[in-house]
Amino acid sequence: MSKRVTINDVARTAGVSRQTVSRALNDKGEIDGSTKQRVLDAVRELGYRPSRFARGLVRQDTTTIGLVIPDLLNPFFTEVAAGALEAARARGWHVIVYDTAGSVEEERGTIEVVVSQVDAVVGYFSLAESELDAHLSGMPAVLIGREHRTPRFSSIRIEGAAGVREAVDHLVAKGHRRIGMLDYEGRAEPSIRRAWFADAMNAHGLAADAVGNAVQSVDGGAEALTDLLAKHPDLTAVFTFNDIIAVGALRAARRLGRAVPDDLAVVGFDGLQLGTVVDPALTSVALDTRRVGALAIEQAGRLLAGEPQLPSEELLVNAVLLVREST
Amino acid sequence: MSKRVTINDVARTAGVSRQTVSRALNDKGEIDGSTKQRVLDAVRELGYRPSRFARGLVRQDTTTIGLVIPDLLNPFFTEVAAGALEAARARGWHVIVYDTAGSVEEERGTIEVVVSQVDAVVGYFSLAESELDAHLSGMPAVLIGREHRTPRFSSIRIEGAAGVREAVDHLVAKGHRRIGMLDYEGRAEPSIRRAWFADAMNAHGLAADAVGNAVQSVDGGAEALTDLLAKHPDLTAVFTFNDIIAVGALRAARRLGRAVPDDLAVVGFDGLQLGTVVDPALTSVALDTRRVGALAIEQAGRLLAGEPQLPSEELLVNAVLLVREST
DNA sequence: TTGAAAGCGTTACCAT
DNA sequence: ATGGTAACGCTTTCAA
Repeated sequence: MSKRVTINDVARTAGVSRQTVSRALNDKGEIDGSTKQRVLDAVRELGYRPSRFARGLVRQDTTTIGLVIPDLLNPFFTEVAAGALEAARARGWHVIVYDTAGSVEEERGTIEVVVSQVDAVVGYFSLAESELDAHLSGMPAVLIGREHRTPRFSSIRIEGAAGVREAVDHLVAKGHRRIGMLDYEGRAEPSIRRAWFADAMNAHGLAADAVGNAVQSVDGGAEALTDLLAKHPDLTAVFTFNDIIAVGALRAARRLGRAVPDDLAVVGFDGLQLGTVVDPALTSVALDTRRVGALAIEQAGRLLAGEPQLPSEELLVNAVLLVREST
Repeated sequence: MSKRVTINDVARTAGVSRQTVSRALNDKGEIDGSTKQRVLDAVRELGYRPSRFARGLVRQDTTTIGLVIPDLLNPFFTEVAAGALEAARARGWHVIVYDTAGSVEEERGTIEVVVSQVDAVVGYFSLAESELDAHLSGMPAVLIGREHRTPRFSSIRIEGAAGVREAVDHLVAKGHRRIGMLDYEGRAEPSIRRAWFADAMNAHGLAADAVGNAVQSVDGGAEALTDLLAKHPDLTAVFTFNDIIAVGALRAARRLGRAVPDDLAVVGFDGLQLGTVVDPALTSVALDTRRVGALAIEQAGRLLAGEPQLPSEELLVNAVLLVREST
């Protein structure tokens, strides 16, 4: 392993002082054209690259954000990540991506490591705020898709009540009365999305009694719909926890000989691009996923700068009904 | 913007020297239990986090890799990225992700910035090696999916000739004789995949004369298949440049009333998970995308360490036929 | 077990 | 236009 080329080496071969090298490299004025060229030649010749550490130490201006997501292969998180990357790039910031593989253990390890590598964290965490706080050592943190309890944290919330209401209205207007739901079975309690669904149904005097659980995958969705339909053959529509599950439901419906949307309408949640790939394209209660990522970055920036935080109502991403072909 | 809490502040409040703080934080032995506790308390109280720059400057051990991809929303790149992240994590390295949005301009900007932020780059580049070299200042770089000409670079190659041959064999065995292809129209020349296809066809004494071009999107694939079928209604099978285009072809086939696989067989390339989401699931000449990412990281590591590079034949990822339902 | 001093590679500031 | 000196915040000797 060859020794690092430093600014001193460049200075020596160019026959100038290191300050001059610095000037040449950073386009500070006050430098003779020929001197500059000589320095640049030496730089190229030696293959010199400034140490980001030394540079970061003296000019406190490089910002790096840690983006923590459970699974980069899940298109939902990918879309959010894309939004975050874009927003960060616009500010000239860097994003280190950490994939926790949906494991609490990996999440712990990530938190441990992230503290010493970035200026702020943003992302999806499953740990309790107390534990996060203990390991984050005061680092600015923005939780996505989850309410924060301690003022120490900040969060981007997803508001879907109105969107789900829209979806149910839409289904009812199409004549559906028996509408089921495929919830996410990962957590112990029913999801908030299920509550939104129940409220919307009740508003129409309809019962939200046909609810199944699905694991977070296409196969999970397919399986869950098959079960649900076996128990409730009279359903003419289903609302699902998210688009991944909905895509599975679409497949199961086809296997069961139920034409979508005629024999069974399907509504997802998230509004992923994935929904446009399937046939029929998926109607969904859509989130601006890009905005979710962008907001998280924006908020992290304010935290970092000590600026006033965005007002609570701006930290909210509203889901709206996106009608495509499955209803 | 409050001033940074430094190790000196901690030392002062804990009533020790900063070396002792360093010891307490880095679990170096030779420190009294109570002293350590006192330091840790001070750290928590002040919310102290060591500067990664200062630390990186003295211990030269944090490695950060830049991952450059054209589009994080394209599942192919996402899968490669996931593989790279996983491999990097296994080594305790960090990955900064740069999305160049498929634009040469953004790519230039990225290169410019990446030099001063990471220890090595890995990814998909469209710039010429000469230009890359000029801006990379000797930084180790691994090109993915593209052959390198200059020994200064390293590359992970995709070998699909055998896989495509398998695919055509498979189709022929199923009785297909008129097989078309949907190539990628982004570049000026026909793709190498098209050459693989032509070779495989010729080996069976078949003509590879029905070839259309598609832009890299689902819609693009749909449109292109429609056109191709209009020109060559006798085709009973199509091979596509990649899975994205194939998924579009699947949709177009359905719209045209061509049942897949009975009236039209479809074979993609890449073997993305996306292919399992559509119905029928896509047969594809599959790549181990995870391995592509992992190899790139591995190779970058060797370059960084000055170790002997992987032999050329290991820098190769072979595509193999993955038969699902669309054939 | 603890502390003092040196140095990591760079830029900012002040001379010249 | 160029160079000298002092930071930046931390860890690593080496002494005590």
